[in-house]
Amino acid sequence: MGRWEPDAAGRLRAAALDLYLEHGYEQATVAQIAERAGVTARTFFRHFADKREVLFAGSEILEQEMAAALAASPAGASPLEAVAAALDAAAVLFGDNLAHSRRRQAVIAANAELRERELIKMARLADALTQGLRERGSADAEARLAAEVGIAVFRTSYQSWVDGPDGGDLGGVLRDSLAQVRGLTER
Amino acid sequence: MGRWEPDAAGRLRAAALDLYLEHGYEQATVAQIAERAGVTARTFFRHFADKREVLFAGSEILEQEMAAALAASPAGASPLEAVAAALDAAAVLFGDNLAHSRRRQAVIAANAELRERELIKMARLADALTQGLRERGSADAEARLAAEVGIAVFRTSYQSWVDGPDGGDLGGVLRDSLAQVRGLTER
DNA sequence: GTCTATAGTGCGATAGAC
DNA sequence: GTCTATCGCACTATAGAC
Repeated sequence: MGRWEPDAAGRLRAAALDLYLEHGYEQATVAQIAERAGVTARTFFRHFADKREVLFAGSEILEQEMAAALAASPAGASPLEAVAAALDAAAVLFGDNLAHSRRRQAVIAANAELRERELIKMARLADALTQGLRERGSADAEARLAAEVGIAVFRTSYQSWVDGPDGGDLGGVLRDSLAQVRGLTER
Repeated sequence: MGRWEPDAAGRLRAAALDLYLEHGYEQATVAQIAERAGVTARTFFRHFADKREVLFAGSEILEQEMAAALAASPAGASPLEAVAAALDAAAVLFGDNLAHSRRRQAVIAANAELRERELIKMARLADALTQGLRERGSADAEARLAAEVGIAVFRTSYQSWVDGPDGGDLGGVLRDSLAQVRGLTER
């Protein structure tokens, strides 16, 4: 064991989420978060660019995993099938942590600044999927459309999952929503 | 004729767009915009909450028109058909002003702050459509999904239209994209 | 650290239209 | 007289230059 407890970033994420829920995002201070995590405020800023970022640290991984799953989908798969593979990867990534996702969404929903950050993150994700689809051979407009539809499905499914009952399965909700898009267009 | 030239807000919008294009959004000052429009900076802020908002003043009207078209769609229409009616209304609203839309998008694309504002406006629009679909009887998740898919179509179509050749028809691009969503799901 | 430019706010005054 | 759009000025806050 080292000189410090390991996983300072993880402890900071947990402490931040707790304090944002307890006192509200605006009220909680970085000093409080750092203290609860057993580090100094300086360490907080070595791990996260700002107070908001501590809630969005997983989003680069999500983006990478989804892009990788998209790239790994069979060459014969349609754009939307490739997007479906990316959504499955998202479900694997944090589909087993409903309680945590609920807490996180509660904090984000309560604050305009955080909602904006969430929108930016989603836009980035859409850009990454668009790029990935182009690299698999989709035309520009088709890639953009399939990616944006995929994000639409992700957004609504994630919301439904978080709002839904305990034990809900994110992967299942995602697949149902994707099927529902087909239903929407077929009526 | 009154004491002042009429339509100060319109002149401010035009002046702002010109100056944001000429000097960049950051560099252009409110004082310059106001001067070009023949008013004072104080008057700028009576019409627009901040420097960004002058580019987004039409979005409330867009939201209202789309919501109205959605509400006016036949009771027998499917959610996506109602969304299609809302998209048609959007095309009517600013589909005849490609040159202006191009200038506006060029400014927005060049600045992160403005891109964020655009995301927020789109999210609001999605909320308004979701609400409208619920009022016509859609279940919560279905309304959200149809609205988000509609916004995905709007986003991509608007981009294609702005990037496309002179004389492009926004309404046509929107209808094509909506049909393309069907194509995506049917493969 | 100081200085300057800018964003953005608050409020009273003014010149008309009604 | 009221209402509306504007001006004018004093103000705070902040970011950047120096």
